[in-house]
Amino acid sequence: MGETAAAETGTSETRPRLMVLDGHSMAFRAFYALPAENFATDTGQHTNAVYGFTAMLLTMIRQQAPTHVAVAFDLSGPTFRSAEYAEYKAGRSETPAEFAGQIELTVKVMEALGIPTLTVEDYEADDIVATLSARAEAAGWDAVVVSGDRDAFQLISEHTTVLYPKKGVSDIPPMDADAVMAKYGVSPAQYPDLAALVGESADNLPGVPGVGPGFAAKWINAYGGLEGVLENADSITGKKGEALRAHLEDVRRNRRLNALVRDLDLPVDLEAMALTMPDHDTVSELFDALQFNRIRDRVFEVFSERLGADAPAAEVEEAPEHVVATTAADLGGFLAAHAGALLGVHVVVDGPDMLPKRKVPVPGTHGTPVGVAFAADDAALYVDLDAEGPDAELMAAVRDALEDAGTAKAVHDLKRTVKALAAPTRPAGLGEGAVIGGVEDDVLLSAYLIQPDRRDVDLASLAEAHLRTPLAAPATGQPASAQGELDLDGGAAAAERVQRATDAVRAAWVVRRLSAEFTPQVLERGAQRLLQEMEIPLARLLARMELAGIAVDRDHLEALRADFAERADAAKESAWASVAEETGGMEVNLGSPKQLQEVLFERLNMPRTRKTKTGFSTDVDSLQDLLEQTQHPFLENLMAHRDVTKLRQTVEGLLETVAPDGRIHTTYSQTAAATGRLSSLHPNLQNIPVRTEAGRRIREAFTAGEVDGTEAVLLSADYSQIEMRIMAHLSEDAGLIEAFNMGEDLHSFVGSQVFGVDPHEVSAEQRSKVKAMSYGLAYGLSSFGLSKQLKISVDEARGLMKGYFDRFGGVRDYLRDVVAQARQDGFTSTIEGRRRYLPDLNSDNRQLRDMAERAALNAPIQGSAADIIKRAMLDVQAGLEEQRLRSRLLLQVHDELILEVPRGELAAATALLEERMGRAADLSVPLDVHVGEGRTWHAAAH
DNA sequence: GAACTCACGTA
DNA sequence: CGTACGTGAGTTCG
Repeated sequence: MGETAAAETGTSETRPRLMVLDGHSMAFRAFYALPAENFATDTGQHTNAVYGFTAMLLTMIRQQAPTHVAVAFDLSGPTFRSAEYAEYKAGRSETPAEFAGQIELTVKVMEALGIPTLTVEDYEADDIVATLSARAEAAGWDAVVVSGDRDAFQLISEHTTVLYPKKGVSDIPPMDADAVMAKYGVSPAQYPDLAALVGESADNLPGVPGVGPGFAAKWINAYGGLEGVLENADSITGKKGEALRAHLEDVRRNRRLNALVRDLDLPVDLEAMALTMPDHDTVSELFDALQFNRIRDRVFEVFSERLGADAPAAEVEEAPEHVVATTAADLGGFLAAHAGALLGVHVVVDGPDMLPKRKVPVPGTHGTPVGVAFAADDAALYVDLDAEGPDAELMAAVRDALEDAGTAKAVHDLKRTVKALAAPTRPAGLGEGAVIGGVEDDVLLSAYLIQPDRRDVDLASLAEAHLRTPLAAPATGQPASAQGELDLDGGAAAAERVQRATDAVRAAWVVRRLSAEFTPQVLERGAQRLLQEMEIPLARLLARMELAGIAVDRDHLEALRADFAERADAAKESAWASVAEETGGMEVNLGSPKQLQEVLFERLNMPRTRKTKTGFSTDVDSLQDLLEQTQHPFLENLMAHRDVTKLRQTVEGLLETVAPDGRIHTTYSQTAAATGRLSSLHPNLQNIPVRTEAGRRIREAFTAGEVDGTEAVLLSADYSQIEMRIMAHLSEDAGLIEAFNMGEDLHSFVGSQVFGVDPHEVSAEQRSKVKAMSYGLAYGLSSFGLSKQLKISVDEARGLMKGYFDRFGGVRDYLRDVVAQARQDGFTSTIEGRRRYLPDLNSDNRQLRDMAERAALNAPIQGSAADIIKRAMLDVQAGLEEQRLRSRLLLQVHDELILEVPRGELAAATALLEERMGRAADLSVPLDVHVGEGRTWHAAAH
């Protein structure tokens, strides 16, 4: 067997947990993170530091869940440190004027929140923090120190974590012993030794010239600490040794000064720091004075969450102890011992990294598998895929275990896992890449089927919500230098590996627990078939589609960008020129609704449009109205600018996501849309323009690439009027069913019925009115909404709807019944039994109830269409495999599939699409499929 | 800096 | 006062 990992015994949540903040350093961080000019009261008092500190504190309370909180502040006078060393903290640039008074206000906020603040003469806030964390430890508590001063690292221990801001006050990751070791190469206890050698410019403590953290860490580890380094100063050769000998006294002084005082005589009791519910009036009064509005509610939210009786604190349950497999036999033994059991499997995927400054992944990266954890009921095993010199036999065994359909598995996010295992960056030992077989549950997908409108489906959120346990495993806390290693990088890396294994095992265990929790609910909702025969297989197919991506013509996109940019500039100049007189030549930002309102309604005195939350609307409908009323050329220029700017942004966004292989790899979200639809992101390829000529030019940039080295074409296959056909099927309306069976143009036929004329005599205007109404009905459109859209009177709209319902009474009955049924059941259902729960149908709030009613109308229709195309995708893929075609699915756009097809397979693929898409559902009307081919997406869809 | 609002592209 | 989404720019928070 392999090495047994020392499984850290988890801390029970019943331990009190003190959070203590260095108020001065954190307020200062907040001050620089937020622009002072945007935060001031009417009296001119700046509040950016106060606000930032308060917001940060609330976030930390929520995140760290302390039972007790205190904040320490510095006093302005001398300290024992400045007494010993007059230059201590000298040379600091003067505090900005905007900071004045903000510490005092922060103290007042703390008072209002009932959080004790502490100061001690002659000492600094850090010493108070150190004393309190030491006392907490002595009392058997956990401590969390929040400080912007690195000296706080010396306080880290098994029960004390330090939160040190990386950037601003929003990114404050916890630092434990491993993190300090990884970053500095020394243990937390030795961090002050290192700091003494390196010096701390912020405190005006010069270190040894030329000695940085790297050398300092090396010396400390070589001589067992600073004392050792100083004693052996004579044996250190070279310039750095010389420099060290010349600065021994400085180093000793630094070390004396950076040692935090842990035994201050503080006349306070830890118990007095217990979080209590703040007094509403006190907080309100102070926040009124500070003109803090939005954050006020958050105070009570966060405190209720922490103190609420109905929110029992999460318990840290233990994952079983695990072994780290080092041989194929380790893995084989584990699998044999748990044959037949459902295993939680977690493949640790590293990345993909995000593009700097942007929240999109680096194009063409799909994540790299670095480890695999298997968790059974009472045992677990981890395999490091990232180890140096991987055991070929072990890797083959991992691949076999993952593939083996006989090993029942539960995972979280199968698609991401499949992608990583197949991505080019996979470990070489996996060969062609591993497929993962025997997946009986993906808890991401089962959570979605159980509650499709839930927002957070990541593993940590699911663990928190359903198991009431955190995902993050307790830190292993064992110093990597335990064996006295000198290889710092190796030591830190080893510590990281141990942590990664522990985390992975816990994830696998959580997945298994979640699966046990969800499986009965999936059964109870009748969603098992959807899960196992639709969503899980679809995850595999989507993984392939994402890996494939779609080829784009970069030159074409570049040309479009240049063209659109030029036209945007021209439209901007014209717009400015057309209002130069009224604005005095001001360069209005046409993208700013606020500035537009100023121009339109103040300078040009145009009639006010629809109200929005912040003023008056400048959307295209409003601008169109204004144009009809005023004929002002500014409006035309503005709308032209809007159009072309939108196109330019779309093109620029696409260019940013082209991968090195010349293709765009979107990511589908299988759990984003509450109706069952997919969504597409990074980039969104489901909203590429198509309605305007200029927009269609963008679709010309999506091209057929090569399949296995042979030239291909794109096939586009779409359903015609799928939602109306579903409406016909669900409503069983004889007229509508007839309309589809007639083979006439749908909207002309419906128009002929509504207006009582022959289908061929239906005017274009009548047809478009009927078309708008038909689609609107599936969205819960009102006569008011219809009148707005068609620019007709409400009476006329009402008449249209009456005419429609007179002829298509089944539709009216269906729409009425579907809401009534949903109100009774609490959910709607699609043809495949996909449910959407709508508790708001019984809300007292009229607006919420109306919204839920419209959702209830739409969900069965939109959701059934989603069922049908998902079924079709799986059937098409199965057909491609049966016929051994090399054609491949690339994109899905709700009712359209895009495939890349070698020319020789054109006929076969076309026939396959028509056949499989056409019989993806058995409705009382036919499913009409239209297939087109072309070199580009635009051409194929025509 | 993060969170919100507005506007707008698709089915 | 029409469903379902994702993205980008501007603005606000106070």
